[in-house]
Amino acid sequence: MNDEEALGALSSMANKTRLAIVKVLVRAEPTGMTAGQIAAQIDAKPSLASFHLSNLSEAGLLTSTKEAREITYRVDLLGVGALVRYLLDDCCAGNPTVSSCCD
Amino acid sequence: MNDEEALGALSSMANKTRLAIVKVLVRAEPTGMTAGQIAAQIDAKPSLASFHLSNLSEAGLLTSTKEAREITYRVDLLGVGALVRYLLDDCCAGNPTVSSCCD
DNA sequence: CTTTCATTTCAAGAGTTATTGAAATATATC
DNA sequence: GATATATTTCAATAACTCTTGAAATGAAAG
Repeated sequence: MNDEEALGALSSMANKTRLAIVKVLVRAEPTGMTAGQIAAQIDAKPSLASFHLSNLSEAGLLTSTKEAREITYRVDLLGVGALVRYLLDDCCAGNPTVSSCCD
Repeated sequence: MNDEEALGALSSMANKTRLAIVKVLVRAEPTGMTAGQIAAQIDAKPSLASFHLSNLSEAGLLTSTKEAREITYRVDLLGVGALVRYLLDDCCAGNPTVSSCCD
């Protein structure tokens, strides 16, 4: 993950609604949830949930699969991991004090 | 770190200029850099650097000490670590796939 | 083939954040 | 004290992001 991708992922997570979506989807692993279930769970209108789901997907933090008229979203666990790794390695140059948070 | 603090830290890092400041300061550890040095290094006007330095400080990502008319900024390594830990533990509930980025 | 359902797309407006240059503050030097 | 230096603060504006509701898309069910 390069700086630009990291900025995209950070910007995406830096929003209350989207952070809530990620949290909900992590806990819905490995099944995922449909757009409608997500919207209901975070108490957002469908169009707003859709806007935020697109944003997270573009940032590489979600994947989706379409089945008939439902779209199931899952968190991209490796995508989130890549962001964490970027913070540890690229941003913080492997600094041991920062990395000690992993212990 | 709670959700609100995490959102503050994520929002702060989710900006090109501020991410550049954090990267520069990590590499200037443990000495730190003055506001002017930081502004020069990231090629920003003093008032703009000051704006972003305040933002990072409020988000708990920097510390500063004033000596005469210079202000030296340092990255708050534990603050950044707390954000990483929030992502691993609170956001991602300790999910092993995400956490494997620490190995 | 019409209706219903799940979802997205779009346009408008509201709200927030970033950038600029000028002025203010505070300290050091002449 | 006057001047220079480091930095912040402020006000204006530009740029971007979020929210809303309405319309569009597309698939299933009657």
